[in-house]
Amino acid sequence: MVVFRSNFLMGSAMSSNDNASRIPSRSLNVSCSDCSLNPICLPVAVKEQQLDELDGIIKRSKPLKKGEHLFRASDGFESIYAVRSGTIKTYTVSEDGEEQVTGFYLPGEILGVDGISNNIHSNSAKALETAAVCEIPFSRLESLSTEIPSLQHHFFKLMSKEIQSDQQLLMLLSKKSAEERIAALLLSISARHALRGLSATGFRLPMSRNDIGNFLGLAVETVSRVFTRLQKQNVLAVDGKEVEILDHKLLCAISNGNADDMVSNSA
Amino acid sequence: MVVFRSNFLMGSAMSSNDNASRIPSRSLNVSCSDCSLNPICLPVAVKEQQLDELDGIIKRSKPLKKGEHLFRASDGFESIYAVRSGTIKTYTVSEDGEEQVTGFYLPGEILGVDGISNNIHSNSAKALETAAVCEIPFSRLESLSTEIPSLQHHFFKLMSKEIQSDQQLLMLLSKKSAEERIAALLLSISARHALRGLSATGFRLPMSRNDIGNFLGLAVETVSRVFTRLQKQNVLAVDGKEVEILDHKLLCAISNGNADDMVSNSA
DNA sequence: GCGCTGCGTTGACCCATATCAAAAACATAA
DNA sequence: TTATGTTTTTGATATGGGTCAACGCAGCGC
Repeated sequence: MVVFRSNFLMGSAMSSNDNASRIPSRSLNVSCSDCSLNPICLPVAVKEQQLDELDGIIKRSKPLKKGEHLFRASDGFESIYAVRSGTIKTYTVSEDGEEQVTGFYLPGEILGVDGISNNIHSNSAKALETAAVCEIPFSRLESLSTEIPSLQHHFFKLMSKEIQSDQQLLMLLSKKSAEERIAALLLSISARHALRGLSATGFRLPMSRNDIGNFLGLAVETVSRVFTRLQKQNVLAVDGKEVEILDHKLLCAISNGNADDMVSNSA
Repeated sequence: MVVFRSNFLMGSAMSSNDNASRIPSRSLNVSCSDCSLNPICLPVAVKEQQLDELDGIIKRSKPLKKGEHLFRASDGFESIYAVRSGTIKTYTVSEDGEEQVTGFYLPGEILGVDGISNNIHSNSAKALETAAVCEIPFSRLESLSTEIPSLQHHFFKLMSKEIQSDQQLLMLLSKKSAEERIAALLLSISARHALRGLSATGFRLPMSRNDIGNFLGLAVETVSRVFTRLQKQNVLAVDGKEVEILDHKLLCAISNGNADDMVSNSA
């Protein structure tokens, strides 16, 4: 049995025990020190007394409405973003117009680093629901990083993590069955919820079946069929976007391709 | 018609117009300033007078023989590596033991950044042929980066590029046919050869059909069949690992899924 | 209320690619 | 050189998941 790494399959994740939704009242909160996400977001990388410097370069903008873009592929790259609330999906578009969802970003996760290499975003980023983000101008972050080595280190780690999770996804896409892919995605989301102190067993999927299918390289119909199959096996209870994991152990087994365990859910 | 980005599909690439094979005599050359790869390797990021500092932390070790590992997944992470000659493949192994090739690294390209996030390599790296590398202890590189902002910037770019190419590969694996995948890989290798001042049309594939299939999410048999099909269409001439691209334009069309162009190779 | 629109589900059918099997080509060693 | 193992190719067959089509259902504007 395998426990998933924090951000398996994902954009960049850090660890949390709170969620922005607990402070819905002030949508434009004033500083990192106030932010309930600070134990998992950039502030983890800097000492108390340096927090102000980091704080000083961060812009907190108005929330995005569902469907709005944070940036688009081919936009100039200026900033990276930390999700404060809601969920953002990123995707690329190939020459022939096909979309590929590359990640789903939950509160506390950082997106936008794809643009660093040639100063142009290669992904688009779109809000799956009302979402708030903190904008961090990259050039200022870079200069701050030369002053604060731990911040530099944190960034290297962050990007390395992004690479790892893309590679996990590669494995999924090239080697795993539809069931395995979906099981893995659900476990990833579950684990990331747990990190934020939210329920690991019951949650709402912020993305459509279409997005799930696209991300996992499956047709919508297949996604749908797998969900119903997993329900019949009593692994999940699904009601629209609402999901409850009934048999976590079995779900792990399925995601690892241990079809054996699927009959006798012992162990 | 689309021209591929430098390191499309790949590990980390930089630009070159020379190749280590031109200096086969001194296998353990002494400094970056001497190295024929310096216009594409790390030295691009530092000024002349700072080159010594970079040079000072780089270890040049004995060549790897074909099949030898540079590092293995779960090894502690100490260093990143620049390929000096030969080709290195990286791969991960899933819980259930399946291998997934994650990249092929040519001279001038940097590998090993996967280990940064948790100080443990998540990939293994193995020489596909006799290969030489420069080892760069990461912690020393990090401190040097705080002193040389352009080096820090270079590294951010490098990792961002790695993310981009993993994402290109994601698109390939989840959306493209066997033909498209193989066409894309060949074009990637061709472009990277060109960057090094080598022939873009004729080259030797350093990896086995198995590695190609694994990397692209295809069965070996499929890889083989596609090669023969492309030969019959006079797009390629293949002789074992030796490949010649006969119709670059058509190959581009195929890789973009423009089946139209496959009949009339006009345009 | 009604119809419209978009998303999700289900069924029937089909195809690209996997899998299995065997031969052929090539490499390595004695 | 022959013997032995490995890689590649080719053919025959099977299958997972894609595609197409139809329907259900929820939300929304009128």
